[in-house]
Amino acid sequence: MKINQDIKVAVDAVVFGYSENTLQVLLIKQRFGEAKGKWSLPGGFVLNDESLDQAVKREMKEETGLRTNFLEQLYSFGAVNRDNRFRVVTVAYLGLVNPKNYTLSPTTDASDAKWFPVKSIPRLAFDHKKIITLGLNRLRSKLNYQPVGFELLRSQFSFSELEQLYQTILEKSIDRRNFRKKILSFGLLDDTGILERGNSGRPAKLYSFNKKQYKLLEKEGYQLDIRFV
Amino acid sequence: MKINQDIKVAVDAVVFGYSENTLQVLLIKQRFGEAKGKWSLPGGFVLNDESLDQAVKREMKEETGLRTNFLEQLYSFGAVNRDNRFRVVTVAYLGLVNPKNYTLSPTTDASDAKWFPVKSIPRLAFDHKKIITLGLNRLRSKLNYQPVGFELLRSQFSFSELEQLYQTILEKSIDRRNFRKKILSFGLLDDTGILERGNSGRPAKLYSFNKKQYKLLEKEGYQLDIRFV
DNA sequence: TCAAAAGTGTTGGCGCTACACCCATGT
DNA sequence: ACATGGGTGTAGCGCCAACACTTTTGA
Repeated sequence: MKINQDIKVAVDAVVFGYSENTLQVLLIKQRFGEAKGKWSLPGGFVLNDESLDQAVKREMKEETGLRTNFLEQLYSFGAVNRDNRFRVVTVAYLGLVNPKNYTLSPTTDASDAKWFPVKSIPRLAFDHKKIITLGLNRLRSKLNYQPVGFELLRSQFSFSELEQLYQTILEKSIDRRNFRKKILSFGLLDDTGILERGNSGRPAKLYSFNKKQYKLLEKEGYQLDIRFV
Repeated sequence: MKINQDIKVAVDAVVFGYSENTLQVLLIKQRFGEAKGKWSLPGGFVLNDESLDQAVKREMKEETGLRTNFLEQLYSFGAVNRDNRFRVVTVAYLGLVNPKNYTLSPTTDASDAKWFPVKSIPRLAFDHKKIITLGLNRLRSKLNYQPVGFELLRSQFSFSELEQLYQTILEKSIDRRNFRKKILSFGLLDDTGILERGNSGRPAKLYSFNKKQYKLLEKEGYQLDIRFV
């Protein structure tokens, strides 16, 4: 049976990072191709002998120099005219990362790689804007049923930082007392006993995620069910 | 830029149906190719000028004769050795349908199409077993946060049928009184005023889904949060 | 001593679980 | 009249939203 199909398979990654109280997306500037000079999501064509997962990781590494711990499939896009050179089906991934853990170092196809606040994303190549929107929605939902902070925060963090993270992503205000109670009730956090001095105001206790419980809840899910004020 | 990629793109559909108090999956028997004579999911290669969504619908129609109202993307599978003729990336879909609304009529590539209880699925081609498992998990989760019954039940149904549906899919027992209260509290059902006579026992009131509320809740989601007995 | 941010407790009400008996029909 | 399945009510309890002041530090 001869299959006369002429479709290319690509992967793209929507990688969110959180720094300076802002949610950011990682974009690269295309060095080649139709979208040359335009900003777009990191990603590229899948090689014949690598899986989809391997392909995203490789492309991320090549184009931005970073490697995320959290990376899961988001959605596949296959409209006929996504790319007007030829037909491309892309499998989009969602990644989360703490930008401070990496220095961006674009190599191969990308002439530049940069974090952009989600509030000010430039015009993007292809349908990448749509992909980011979907990724953002997914991230927002995830906050409600899975622990997510681990990938976005530094390894030790104050409760205020966690709270800020949620408020920033969800664009809502949270009651500090109730939020704290809920999070603590999941046994997700370990008190490190360390106080962070140096800022103004009362020093904050630093917490870390309890890895075991985190993994468990990641698998089982929970209902955070935050009520906003 | 020349891309030396040799990967085919396919779509596959995990279609669940519910009849005789049993959850069923739709399978076809391959007429051609490596998997000839084996049972597998309906699906096939995407044409150059059709979107992924169009492709699944077309393949379903061709191979089984049916058309589902509910059909959403499930996951994409791209392991290197899924198919040992050549590399195939498949975008899997999840479909729901009431088997009684359709007569199966395989045409083109399929020599047969048949419903199988999920409890007794034969050996399948490729990684299709894995895809079904994922689909089943997704269906189970969906029951908890989205109205789903509409596609699986006849247009008018008794409360017991709805309850049975949930119990069958989740493989759990539910308290009838509390279940009824929860479902009713969403305003999802309209009492048709019709009683179904003819069976033994007291006749059952028939309900239908309130389409407007159904659509709304499908979009917004809810927390059903069933407690089992 | 003031400004800034972190930390903390209680109450009232609502919602949910748990639970078992009566009802309408066919035979 | 009995078998079969359908339909219904409530009380008590646990949980959670709502809510504002105190503590610790640096300057």
